[in-house]
Amino acid sequence: MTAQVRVRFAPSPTGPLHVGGARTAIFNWLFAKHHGGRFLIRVEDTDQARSTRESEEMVLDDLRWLALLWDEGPDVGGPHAPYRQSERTDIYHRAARELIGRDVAYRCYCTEEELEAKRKTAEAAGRPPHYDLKCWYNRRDDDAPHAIRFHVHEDGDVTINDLIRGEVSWKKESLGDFIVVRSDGHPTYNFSVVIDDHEMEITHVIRAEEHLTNTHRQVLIYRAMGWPVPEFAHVSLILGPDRTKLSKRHGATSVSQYQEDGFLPDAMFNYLTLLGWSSPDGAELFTREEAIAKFSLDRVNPAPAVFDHQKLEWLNGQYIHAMTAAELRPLVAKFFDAPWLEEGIDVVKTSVHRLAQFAGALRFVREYECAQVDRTFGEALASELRTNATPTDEASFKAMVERLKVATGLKGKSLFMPLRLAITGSDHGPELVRTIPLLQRASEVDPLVLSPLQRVEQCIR
RNA sequence: GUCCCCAUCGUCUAGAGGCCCAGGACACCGCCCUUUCACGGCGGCAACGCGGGUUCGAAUCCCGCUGGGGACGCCA
Repeated sequence: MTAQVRVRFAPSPTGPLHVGGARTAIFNWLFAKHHGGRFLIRVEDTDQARSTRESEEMVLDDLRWLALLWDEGPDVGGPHAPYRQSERTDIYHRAARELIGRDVAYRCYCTEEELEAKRKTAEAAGRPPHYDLKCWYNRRDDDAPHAIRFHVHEDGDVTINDLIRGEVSWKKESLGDFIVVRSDGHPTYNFSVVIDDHEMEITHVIRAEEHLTNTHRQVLIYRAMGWPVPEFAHVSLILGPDRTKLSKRHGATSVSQYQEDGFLPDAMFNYLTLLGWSSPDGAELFTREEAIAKFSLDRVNPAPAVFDHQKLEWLNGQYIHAMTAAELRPLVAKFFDAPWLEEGIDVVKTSVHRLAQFAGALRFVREYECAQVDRTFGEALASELRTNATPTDEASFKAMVERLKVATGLKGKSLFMPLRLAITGSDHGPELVRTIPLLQRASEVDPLVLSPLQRVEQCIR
């Protein structure tokens, strides 16, 4: 019997959730769901200076928006609570003491200024900027301010079998002794991550590639503690159009920004899943259930991927077009609202890629500016609309067109264009057979909307 | 600089030695549908970074180069 899969997403609460982090969370979530395992959230807030509770809330909200719900986490608790590293200091201290007891870690009394100076001279001399081991050779144990360092014995190498990249190894001599507990008592990332992943029984560490070169330090800690090493899977980075790590200067990078721009969580989920992973059947549009069923780490591409905003828009459009106006209405209402919204959505939705674009696509309903229309035509149209009711369905629209043909002697484009111009003020837009009924009904429930007849009258005045 | 990762159309990718003079998707360009726009349909443009091997045969395996990225912190 194989152990239950347990994976975690471990954000550091220093700002809103980034799309790269979102994708890492998605891969973890998908992996857990596929294997019937558990997905947990652990907040890595050991950096007191940069972590805030507000950021944590933002990240959690973004995760909820994407419907990436967790089984264990800081808010819901779980068998390994607490799930916030700042609340787990005792655990790290206990582990650090154990390491010191085994003589693989030691107290380091060097000051930051001192270390900075050493780094500079080492660099100038062309030597690697490793710690000079001063406190290792002069081990002491007193209460003067100190950090705790892990000692790397310079022999052998470290090899992992990454689930995405295969075998990766490092020579131990390539790294120096590193800090495990800061002088302020807080653990560093490389330490807390190991302690927690072990304590929380994480079976697969799926995280961004930027952590790949940290892994050898972590493996050394696992070994020193005598703990089993979990499986690792390092997912490539998401790049901007200039092929450097995606960042603020490339535009929107936070999930919340995409939400504000009118992207749907399902579309976002679908797009991000596709960025670096491909479905075995080649499908590009899929539901979460389908993704869960087909997901596997061996189809994750090790090469970095450029974030393609246009494809995201296209995909979002696909999701919008597939939804009914009734489903869309509450979502669109957050950006733009009107009593006739649902019908309006139905009329223009194929021209929209983002929810926020509905406002622009429906602007013509409330805003009317008279275009150049032939006076004779305008009067014929006005009289038609006055004597017969304004069409409110396809049949009456067709009947109106027939009468207009007779009255004006026009047909085809030369009839439809002036008609469109007179009623919408624009030479393009959704089909008139839908637009005219929409305008008529909207004018009956919304004082801001002029009816087709009012428009024509205004135009020939 | 050192270490590590990566390398197929502009972009996301398929491809696990012959099925590939390389397939799909986005974007772009045509045509069709449409009495406008959009949607949709059809078609087109467009890639295996370079050099060596291995092999009867390489996009696929190996080596080197080049290029890109990441990490080298008492950040994560």
